[in-house]
Amino acid sequence: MHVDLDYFFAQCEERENPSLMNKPVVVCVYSGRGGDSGAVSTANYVARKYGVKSGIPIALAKRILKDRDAIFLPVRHEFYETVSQKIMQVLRSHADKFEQVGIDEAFLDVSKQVSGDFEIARELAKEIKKEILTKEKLTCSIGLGPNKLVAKMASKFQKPSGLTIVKPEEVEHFLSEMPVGELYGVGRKTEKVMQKLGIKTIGELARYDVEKLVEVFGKTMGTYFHNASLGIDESPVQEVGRAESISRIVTLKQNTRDLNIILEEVYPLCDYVHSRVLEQGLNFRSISVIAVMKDLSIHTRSKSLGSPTSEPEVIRKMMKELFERLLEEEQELEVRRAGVKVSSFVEAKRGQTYLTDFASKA
DNA sequence: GTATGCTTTCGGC
DNA sequence: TTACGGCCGAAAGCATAC
Repeated sequence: MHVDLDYFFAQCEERENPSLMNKPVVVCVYSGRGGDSGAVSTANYVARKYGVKSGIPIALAKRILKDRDAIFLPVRHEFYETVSQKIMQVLRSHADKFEQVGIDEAFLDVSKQVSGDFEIARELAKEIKKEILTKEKLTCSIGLGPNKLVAKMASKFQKPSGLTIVKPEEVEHFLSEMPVGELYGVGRKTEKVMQKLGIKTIGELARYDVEKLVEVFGKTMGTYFHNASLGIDESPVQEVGRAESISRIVTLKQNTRDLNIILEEVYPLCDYVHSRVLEQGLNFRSISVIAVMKDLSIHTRSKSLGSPTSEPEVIRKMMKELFERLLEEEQELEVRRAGVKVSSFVEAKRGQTYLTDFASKA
C-alpha cells in the first residue's frame, strides 16, 4: 500500500485557515533576493487547474493567477514536519512493515494482515483515509498493489482523495496504455531518449528488447525499466535508517564569481550542517560543495577525508578549497546558489569532544 | 578479473 | 518575454586494490 498526502504543504495551510479553501493557494520558497524571486513548492488543485505546479517560478505563478484571488504563502517547514510526524505515527500503526518516503508519503506492507486479500485491503485503506481525515483533517490518496511500484503508480492514478486498487491480474492492463513518462523513474530526460527509440507507452517499453535497453541505459537502469514496465518489483518495504547525507544550499544575494562573497554566504550553512551532524552523534568522512550557476546548471566538487570528523573548522577549510577549485574549473558563469553537503557518516564515540573544546579550555 | 572506493551527475518530490 | 528552491538517494564512470 502506498499513501500519498494530497498537495501536502498547501493542504496544511488550508486546514489552518479554511477561508483559503476554494481559492488558488500557492506555497512558495522565496529565495531571499526580494520581490517574487523563488520557486513554487506546491499548489492546491484550484491553482493547478491553471497550470501552477511545483518548481515553476513564483513570478510566473503570479502572472498566471493574476485577478483570480490567489493566496501566496511562504513555506513553513517545521509546521509541516509536525503534522507529518503525527500522520506517520497513524500510518505506522496499521503496517506490518513501514517505510516513510519524504515528508508526505509512505509504503505500508499489509499483505500479512489482509492475507493477500485485496478486498480486505480495500477496507483497511478506507479506514486509514477516514482516520487521517478525523484525526488530522487531511485527505490522502492511496494505491493498493502487489508491490511497491504498482502501489505507487496506483496512488498517483486518482487524486486528490483517491483510492485505486490494482490486483495482480490487472497490472498489465493498468500500465500498458500509460505514457512512458508516467512510469516511476522515467523523468523528462529519459522520456526524450525513449521517444527517440519509438517508445511512447509503458506497454511499448515492456515489448522492447531488454538487451537494447541495457545498451542505452546501462545494466541497472535498463533492467529496471524492463521490469518496471511489466509491473515487476521485488524491493521490500523497509524502515529508512539515518540520512546518508546532510546538505544546505542558499541563493546568493547576487550572482558572483568572487570566492570571498560566496564563502561569506556559505559559512553560516556550515554551522547549520555541523549542528545537525552533532545532534545525531555522527562524524562524516566526505564533504561536498554545490554551485548552481546563472544558467541553473549544477556543479559539485567533493573530497573524502582521511579520518572521520565533525570539526566546523574542517568543514570551512575544505569548503574554501573546493569552491576555489570549482571556480577555477568552471570559468564560464557566475554562481547563483551555493551550498555544502557532508556524507559518509560514522557513529561518533560517546562523549566525544572536539579540538575547539580543548582550545577554549587551554 | 572482480571488488571497492571516490567523484560527479541525474531524477524525484 | 522572462521569470527559477532546497532538499534527498541512486547510478555512472573512473581509478585503485587485491
